[in-house]
Amino acid sequence: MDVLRLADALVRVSHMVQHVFADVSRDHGLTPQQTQLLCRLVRGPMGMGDLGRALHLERSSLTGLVDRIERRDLVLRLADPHDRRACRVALTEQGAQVADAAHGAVTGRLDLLLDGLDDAERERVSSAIVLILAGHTAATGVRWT
Amino acid sequence: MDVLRLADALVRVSHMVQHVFADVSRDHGLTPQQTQLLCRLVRGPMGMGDLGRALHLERSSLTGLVDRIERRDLVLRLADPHDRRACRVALTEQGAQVADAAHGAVTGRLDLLLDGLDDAERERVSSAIVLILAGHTAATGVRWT
DNA sequence: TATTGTTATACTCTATAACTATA
DNA sequence: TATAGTTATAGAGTATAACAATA
Repeated sequence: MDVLRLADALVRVSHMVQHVFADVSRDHGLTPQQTQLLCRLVRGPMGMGDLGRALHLERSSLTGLVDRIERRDLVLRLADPHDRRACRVALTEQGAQVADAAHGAVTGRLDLLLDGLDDAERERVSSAIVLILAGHTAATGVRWT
Repeated sequence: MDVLRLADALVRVSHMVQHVFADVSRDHGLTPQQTQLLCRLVRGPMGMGDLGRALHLERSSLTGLVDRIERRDLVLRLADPHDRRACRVALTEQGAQVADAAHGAVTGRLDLLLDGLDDAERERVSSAIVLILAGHTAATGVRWT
């Protein structure tokens, strides 16, 4: 039971994080997909293409997702000055607040589960995960930052 | 960039695992939710209540999920001998094969990303994750095994 | 009365294919 | 011709509320 292949451990912790994510999203009146979208935009506006790659969605799926959340005034589509076909999706002020609150709630809940780890251990696990994510970026081109 | 709160690292690795999970599911003609359902049943049949708690789903949502995958002969509902209201969901032989193949593909792909970690490091990270999951189980009662 | 599971309904999420407008 | 994004459509996933049957 304590002997667990790392790949299996990653799958299980991922499902657990999904559950936390779903609970927090619901608390904030969002679907998990909407929360993910908002959190991706915290760093700044993104085009639909990049956003779709980041969220692993077909463009048409993303159109609908953005439509629904734009109707709620959490994001808006800006014209791209360099390409009149394209648009850039940006958080509204309210969207930024919601994104920040949801992100804080997720990490807050996860922190509660990290009681059993000391600082050195956290740093070690965190570093290992950064390595794993770097491998994924190298393989797929999708950045996790 | 290398300094990342562990909670954030967990969220990011979780999204990465979801993408792998989605790709593998598609390769096997399944949705991610169906794959998760099948993999949960590998240990043996489960009642709808337990299954719903494990997958974090309302009972009515689970009814539909099981309906659709039962139509494809990957699971079936068995009568519960001790409670005539209840049923137990079990993998068919074909369902067990699909579950096994999908699980192997997911862990196989993840293993490719773990090249940069030596055995000791893997063991350390795996143990830390087991601790985290144990905390989640203590808080919610949902087992991850 | 409480619990197990289903049904009815209304959304959201997602992909495929066809389309428009711009590059 | 190729690319960015949308529309149309169909199916899957999800929750809430109301229900049936059994405990």
